[in-house]
Amino acid sequence: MTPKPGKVTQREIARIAGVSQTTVSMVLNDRDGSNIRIPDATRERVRRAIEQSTYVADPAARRLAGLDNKILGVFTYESALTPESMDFYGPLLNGIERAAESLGCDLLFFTSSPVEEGRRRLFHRQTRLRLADGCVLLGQQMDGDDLERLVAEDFPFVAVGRRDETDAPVPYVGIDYGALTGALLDRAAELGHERILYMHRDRNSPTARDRLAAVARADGPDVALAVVGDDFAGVPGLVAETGATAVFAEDAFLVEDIALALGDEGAGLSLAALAEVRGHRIGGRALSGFHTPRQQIAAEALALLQELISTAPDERGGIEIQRLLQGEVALGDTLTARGGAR
Amino acid sequence: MTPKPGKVTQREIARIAGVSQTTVSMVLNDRDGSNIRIPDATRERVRRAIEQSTYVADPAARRLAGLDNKILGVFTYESALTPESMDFYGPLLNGIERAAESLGCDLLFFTSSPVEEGRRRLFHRQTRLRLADGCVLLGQQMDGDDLERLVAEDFPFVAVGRRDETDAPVPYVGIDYGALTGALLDRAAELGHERILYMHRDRNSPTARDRLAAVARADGPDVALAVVGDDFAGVPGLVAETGATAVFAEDAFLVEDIALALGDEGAGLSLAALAEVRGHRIGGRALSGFHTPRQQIAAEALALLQELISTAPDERGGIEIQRLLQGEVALGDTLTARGGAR
DNA sequence: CTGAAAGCGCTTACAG
DNA sequence: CTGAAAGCGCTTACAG
Repeated sequence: MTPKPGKVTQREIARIAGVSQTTVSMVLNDRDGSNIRIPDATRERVRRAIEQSTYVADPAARRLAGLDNKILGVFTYESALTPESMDFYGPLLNGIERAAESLGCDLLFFTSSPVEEGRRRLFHRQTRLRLADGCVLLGQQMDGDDLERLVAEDFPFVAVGRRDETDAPVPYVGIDYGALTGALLDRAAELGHERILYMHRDRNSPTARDRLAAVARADGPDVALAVVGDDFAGVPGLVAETGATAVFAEDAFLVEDIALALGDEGAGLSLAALAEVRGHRIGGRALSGFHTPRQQIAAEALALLQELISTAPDERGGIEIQRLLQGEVALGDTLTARGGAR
Repeated sequence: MTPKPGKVTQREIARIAGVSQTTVSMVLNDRDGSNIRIPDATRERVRRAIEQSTYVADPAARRLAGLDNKILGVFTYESALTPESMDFYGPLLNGIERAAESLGCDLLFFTSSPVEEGRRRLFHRQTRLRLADGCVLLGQQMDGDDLERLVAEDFPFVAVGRRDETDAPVPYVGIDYGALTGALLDRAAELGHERILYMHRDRNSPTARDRLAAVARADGPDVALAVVGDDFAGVPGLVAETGATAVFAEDAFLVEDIALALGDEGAGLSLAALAEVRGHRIGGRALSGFHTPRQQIAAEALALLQELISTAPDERGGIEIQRLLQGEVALGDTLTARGGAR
């Protein structure tokens, strides 16, 4: 007469072991302080009862009673697991999975969040956000209101990528794109480039602004800016007009499109992406750009998140919540000395 | 005097709206049956109070009170998000994410499960399994005890891939590798191959057995079997010995290794994988093998899981819980008519 | 050393 | 039509 398959509770264990349910809880959680002292004999009895049953603590009840859940939320502003998004999210997710493994945490992906204007909404009527002890946010652009609210509610979270869309200080772990951009410009200058064309998508994200700001304060080469959309027909003209000997673009895909649009006219022109270039080649040559430590970002983000989770809101002041990691310039083969065919 | 940031409860809403907490719950859940009839005015008052607050239902409490959580578990016997595993898991995870999105469910990845003997354990002291309404299991090999226990506990779950390691009937959605193998052998026969070498890893998984069984009952060509490990030095000898004009292997990676080991001696030899071959090429030619509908498997698995979740255990009898989907033979370029160079 | 009690935030019979 | 009460399974003061 099994009471109900698959639903053993502490009360049941207590009955078997002949103790109170409280004691079972104490044993399970290794509570062993000044005023609670459970003799090994009792402890052992409870342990055996648990082992012989299929007892597992109900995580919902634990959570309700105020304990950590060992569940970390993962919120992505776009679908994370599509083949296209894996290029960007893949290394991050991999790093997150590994970090979660070693922290003993499960990962809750908020795939249910309703999509509005092409992006998911974090807060909605049925959000399971609170089931997680904390949350990692991923995405090129984030919603400032979401971030404000998370801060206001003292909910532990960490954004991946630098954030500046709020007044409130948002915890983040990101890459120092400004520094990388500066370094790449210096390199271009060394190679003799005096006029560079920077093509970007005019996106309103902090990292996009970081690149633009770094480009704007370049003291070596003269950098012309151009916004591109989906049409690359005007690219050759732009290059000619500006007299650029090198074209930089916001990301590797953009460089690929630009190279395609340039065709033979691109021969002799240097190319580089102000972003991760791993695995990208242009006409057989390794694209110049950056190497960004994305696995490390993920690990660092989860470490920070854990810190926030295990610290009371009013004591988080001591934690350095905004962290920029340094990437490195990937020289590649497409940024070469000025003086090619054109 | 905000009571505590980020923790608005139904009681709070009730106070504001001047109703009982029960009524708030009723409104939230649209309970509107024979004996409960809440006037629109009241309903509206509650709605407004909710909208003006930042109320979100505590999922832990809902769950404890017996409601569905809209959380689906995802358990993988190996790490799912590594670059290497993405080849296999990627399309499945993508399909799962999409299905979860359209079902309005969140996804709980059990990354915390302790690893024993290279594989994760589903059941452990702190498993958050029960937080999910149901669970999808992924992995080439699964633990029979895990499956038995899930069945015994009436926990809704679906395995991806055919299962046969238990007496109890395990719900699964898989590919009919037996049929595919038969079809590929027929094709080989049509192309004049009379002696085929099938190289496999001697894995003890249902799909591995399905392939072997189909190979064994081939009535056309004569198929020799060989187990390979990490050493492929003996491959050329084996081919010569058996007089095979075609070599089949368990998966695309294995074919690649074999092709490498054969080198020039492989010229004229037909090659095929008894598995998904998308994206695999051998010496520039598209590898022959199968196309398996992995996105569809994921969708079907989640649909079945939803069915199980929303059906009481004693009424699940009517559900067809074991589903094999048909893939298709990918002709490719490496399975050609007999009579090449050798 | 150990148990009875209150409480976490919700849902759902059960009374008005 | 609406509220007071019990209960989901757990944890943690608080009494013995």
